[in-house]
Amino acid sequence: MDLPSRTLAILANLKKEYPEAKCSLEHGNPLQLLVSTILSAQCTDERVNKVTPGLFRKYPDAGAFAGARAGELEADIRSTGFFNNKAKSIRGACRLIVEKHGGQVPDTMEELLELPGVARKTANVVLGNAFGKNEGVVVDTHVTRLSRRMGLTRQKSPEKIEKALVKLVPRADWALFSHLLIHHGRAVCDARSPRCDECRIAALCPKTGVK
DNA sequence: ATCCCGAGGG
DNA sequence: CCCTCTGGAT
Repeated sequence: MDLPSRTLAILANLKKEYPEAKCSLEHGNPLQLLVSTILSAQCTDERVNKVTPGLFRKYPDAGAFAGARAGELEADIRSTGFFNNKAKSIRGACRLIVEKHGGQVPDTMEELLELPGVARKTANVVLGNAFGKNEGVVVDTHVTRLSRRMGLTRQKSPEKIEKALVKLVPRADWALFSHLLIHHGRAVCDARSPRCDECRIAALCPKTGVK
């Protein structure tokens, strides 16, 4: 089976395997999704989900985050790690959202990428999950690892991986595809110990021994 | 010691 | 391409 066919087969099987796949970082609220996604860098979603309820009560809108006192936002998100970078990103992004976008998270790739701390990964998550747009494939650590393990691409940089995957998957499924890969990565094909014996798509995986 | 649903800077 | 930023779980 050639690569495009195999990729479509993987997608079809993942759809069947995880019919109700929901990212725990998903929100209807674009700002909360944006902040959650920034917090998720090098951090499990369990820990993100532990701080976000209180965080969104304390900072209900972009203005509140933008006006957070020095050190206070940092302390509020400390447990998610990289808190200095993340606080700077959240504050800076929310300032621009208030000043340029009237307090509403923008819904275009170009405008999202202008926000400090937002690159393609975060922008794709917001566009796909908050605004229902298929602007691209979300490339996070799971997608990176799985696309390598499954032999979908040997590229290493996120941009090249996204370009490769975008060519293999129909545009209508871009957001869903990355979503399913991430779900599968967390469920059975994780970094430490991939449980290939429990994997329903093992037959579609080259298992080249690549880690 | 290694990894976690990244981004920015050199 | 590389490096740094950070706490928490395993």
